Amino acid sequence: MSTIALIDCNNYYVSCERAFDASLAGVPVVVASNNDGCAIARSAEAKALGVKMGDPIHLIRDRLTKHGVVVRSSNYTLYGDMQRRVVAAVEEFASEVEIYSIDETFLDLEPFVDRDLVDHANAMRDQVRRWTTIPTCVGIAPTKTLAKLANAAAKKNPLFDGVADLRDPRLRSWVLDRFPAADVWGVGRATAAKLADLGITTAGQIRDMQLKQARSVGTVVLERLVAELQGVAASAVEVVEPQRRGMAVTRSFGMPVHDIETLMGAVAQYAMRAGEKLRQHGLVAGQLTVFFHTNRFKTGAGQYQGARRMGLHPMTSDSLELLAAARRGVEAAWRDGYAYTKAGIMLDELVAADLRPRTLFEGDVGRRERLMTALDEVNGRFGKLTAVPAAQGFKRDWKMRAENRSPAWTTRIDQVPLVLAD
DNA sequence: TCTGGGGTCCTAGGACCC
DNA sequence: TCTGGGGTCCTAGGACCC
Repeated sequence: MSTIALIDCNNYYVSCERAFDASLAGVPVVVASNNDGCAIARSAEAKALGVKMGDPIHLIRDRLTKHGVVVRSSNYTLYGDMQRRVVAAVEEFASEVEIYSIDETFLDLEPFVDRDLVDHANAMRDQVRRWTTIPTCVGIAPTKTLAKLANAAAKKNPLFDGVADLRDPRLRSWVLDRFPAADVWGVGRATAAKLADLGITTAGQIRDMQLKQARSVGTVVLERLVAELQGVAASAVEVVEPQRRGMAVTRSFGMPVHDIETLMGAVAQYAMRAGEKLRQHGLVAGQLTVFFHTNRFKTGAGQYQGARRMGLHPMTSDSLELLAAARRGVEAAWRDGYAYTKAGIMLDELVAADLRPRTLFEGDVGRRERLMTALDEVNGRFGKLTAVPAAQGFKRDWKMRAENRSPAWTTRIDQVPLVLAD
């Protein structure tokens, strides 16, 4: 039986904002999604005020103002950089480390089982705090699903004081019997409803399902979930990143777009960014999808979704090739007379660039590769959007809102916070 | 005026083949 | 009454995650 821990940062985006801004301590803070649309992270104080995950900011604006809630635009550069530091702080406490999401890491604790693992986990949390200021919780259990559940218990139940070790079967059962089925990792709305119809409302009841029944109610996914709750691992801590299957750059607009030129400008920028992302990961794509659509929340308004899938032959990470394909797609799918609010580029059939199938007549790819390298260097050194194709346009009215974005405290030397000594 | 952006995995069903 | 019986491959869409 293995020993797996999940360490999860509390209110991660808010904690990152607080790391460099003392004025946010103790006050309610909300971090908004891109375009300042929804609440996607809330401090404990904001949660206490009833701000829910995904609440549209513009619908709760009055309440936020009334209670003095600070709203920050999301700053993914900061959160990504802080994650590196969290992972670095955690590494010496585990034999294997799997970065699961921007604020969660699975750890293999098998070599440490002779120690008191609660002490071990607390030492790890202290180190993360010292290195990053970020508070965390830890769940320990024999499988990933149980470690996730243990982590949630550590967060919710003050009894655990931030670390829940559920290796003991009796304690584990006690927690599972009180844990809502709908909150189990892998149980979403649809599955929760099906389970409820069968009278299954706790994690303990899911654990007690027959595997065959689980499979017929859900799919092989639910069957594996039941096994994991029974303590039988269906997935291990994986250090190596799996090969990426797809990649996307999509954004809502700050204001509706009505004409094709403006839309092309936005799509051009997304295509350039998509190429940059491919090159950063050393990949090429075989297929590009471009899409754009109207505001689906707006009833009564004309709705249209345009999309085109384009093959990329040869497979490429060349931004200008992506741009050309995307433009053809937009031209083919365009309809006049609608107010478009979002567009995006998706890339599929990703392959490592050095394994890319060669084609005849692909010409002097070396020259274009050097151009792309130069482009990445310029934009890396002087800031994004320093060198852009003219197609991207210079008036960017559509660009998303981010009215309260924190500075690049950790990734731009000119924005590093200063500590002034008396 | 105003509701995010990115991923993964699984299954059903159609197209096509012999 | 009853109208073959497999395969494979691909895609769309659902469900879930953070």
